[in-house]
Amino acid sequence: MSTQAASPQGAATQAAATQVASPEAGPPEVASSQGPAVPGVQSVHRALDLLEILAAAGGRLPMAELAARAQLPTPTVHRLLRTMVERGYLRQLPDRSYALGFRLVPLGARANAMVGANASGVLHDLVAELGETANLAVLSGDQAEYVAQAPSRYAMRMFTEVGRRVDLHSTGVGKALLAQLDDDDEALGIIRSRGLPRYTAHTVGTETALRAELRRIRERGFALDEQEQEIGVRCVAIALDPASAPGVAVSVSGPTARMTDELVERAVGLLRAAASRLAGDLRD
Amino acid sequence: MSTQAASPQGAATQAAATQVASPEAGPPEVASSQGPAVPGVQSVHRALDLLEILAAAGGRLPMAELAARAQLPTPTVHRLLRTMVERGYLRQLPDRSYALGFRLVPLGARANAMVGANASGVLHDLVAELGETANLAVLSGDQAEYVAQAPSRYAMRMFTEVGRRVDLHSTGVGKALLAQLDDDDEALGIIRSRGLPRYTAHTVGTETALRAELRRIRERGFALDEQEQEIGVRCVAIALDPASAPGVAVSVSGPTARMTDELVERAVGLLRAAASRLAGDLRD
DNA sequence: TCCCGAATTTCGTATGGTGGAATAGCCTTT
DNA sequence: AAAGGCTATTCCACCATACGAAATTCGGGA
Repeated sequence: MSTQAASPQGAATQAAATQVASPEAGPPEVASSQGPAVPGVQSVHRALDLLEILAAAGGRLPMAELAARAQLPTPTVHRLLRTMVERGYLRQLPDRSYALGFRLVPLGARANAMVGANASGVLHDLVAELGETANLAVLSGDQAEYVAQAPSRYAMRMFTEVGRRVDLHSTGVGKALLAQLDDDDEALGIIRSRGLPRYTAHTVGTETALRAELRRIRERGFALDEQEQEIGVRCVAIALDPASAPGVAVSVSGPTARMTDELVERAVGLLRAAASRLAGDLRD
Repeated sequence: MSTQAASPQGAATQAAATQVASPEAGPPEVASSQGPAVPGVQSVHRALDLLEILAAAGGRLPMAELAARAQLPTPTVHRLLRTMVERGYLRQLPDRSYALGFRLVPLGARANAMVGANASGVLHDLVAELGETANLAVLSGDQAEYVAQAPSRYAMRMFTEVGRRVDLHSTGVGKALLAQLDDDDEALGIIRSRGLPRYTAHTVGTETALRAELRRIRERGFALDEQEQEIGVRCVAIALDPASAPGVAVSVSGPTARMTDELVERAVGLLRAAASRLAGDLRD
């Protein structure tokens, strides 16, 4: 039996639209973990990959493009797509390209109702108290994805939408999620597939720096994004208790002018409470 | 109880039913002309079944219950569930039961944005013009599922929520969707799995009656629900052009006292326009 | 502590999925 | 119009993959 099934499964998600990785990219087998554990069901992973690729691409792609981005042969992709079209999770447009289907709407609504209802209340409370935009994000492959938000009432505010995906090393929620992982090697493994692109002069740009940053986050119990994603934006984030809600984090972010140290300090306390309320909602 | 445990695994549609594989090779000869040569990918169908069962059950079930409803052995279900948990489409609660995961939220939001944005505008216009609740529904297995709605401003109004599923033979959208299918045999085939339960004295209760009803719908170009689902409720529905959006229908419904023939007549014109606008949005 | 039911893991098997190659459709080009 | 190039779709033989019976572990009650 050849272990040549060395295709980076979940990572194949959105290979495109990213900057060139370092020359040594393409790390099929990492010796550290004994890979052949329980990878899950191949076809299901691939089907989900396709859904995510579509979502990341704005919801519409021709099959060839899907096949290329998923790094799969076209007949395989075609078969998976047909299965999901048949079920209404995808639809095929007149020009034969594929788009997200309607069946996803009620599913998402249902999933949202299980958290979203309370979650948006919690987020709104944060905004009421602090005045700045509050977000709920989840770990999604090698990025973080926003699942709910309450906008600040200031005109000058963060503009994020549900579904937006951001890098883990350069954002508050991302770093909070990374720090939540058991060990740094796991975190770095996830990071490596995308590298550490620098968005601003403050972005954490090396693995060593990231290690130190994660250590600091664990010590003080919250993550800070000091203009690392975008100049002028400061953000505080806390991950929920991983026992009840692994891979979920809340954050508050706003312009540096308003996000004073004093506000950040208040935010930390409120975020702790919010994280605990949210985790409680998710537990049962 | 709102949760109809009695309802069979409506989601586990075809997967389990047609499993009888005869020992001798060769394609299973199908009764109808060109049968589905490609049934799709089994594992993906099963994974989707599980998602739908969970959604139908209110979003939370223990594994044994899922296995029972999907009519699959537990190890198989476990493997599928783990795959989806790993990806964030499901989560496992502390009591080990499974629930819909966060990753569904942005997916649903994205899918919604591709139609919902314009769709809800179109639906609201209908409400503004007619005063009665407008709905958008899609064919979902052997039922219809609401994906968007704009509520009437009257206190006495339909209460439907996104994700609600209704039978095809007893509702306006359902009948419009059935009439949209190529031939009656296909429609009746879908219907047979659930039968023709009578909700009121007006419900279409026989296949013969349904055939006649579908014929009438095709002739006049719209479907009427004359208190067939619920006494006192009248509904007009039109399916979108199947070339651009197969399996999608719009409807307007309200109490018989307000849904006069005159209003229905006006509604038909407006629904035609709405269906055309919606189909246009979905085309590209 | 032991017990019982449910969840999880193991592992040999054959079923279902895979992907190279061939075919059919579509749209642009000349 | 006809030819050309491109993409989607279908076919099919192989074998890797997912399957599921049985064994094992886990957790919660008595």
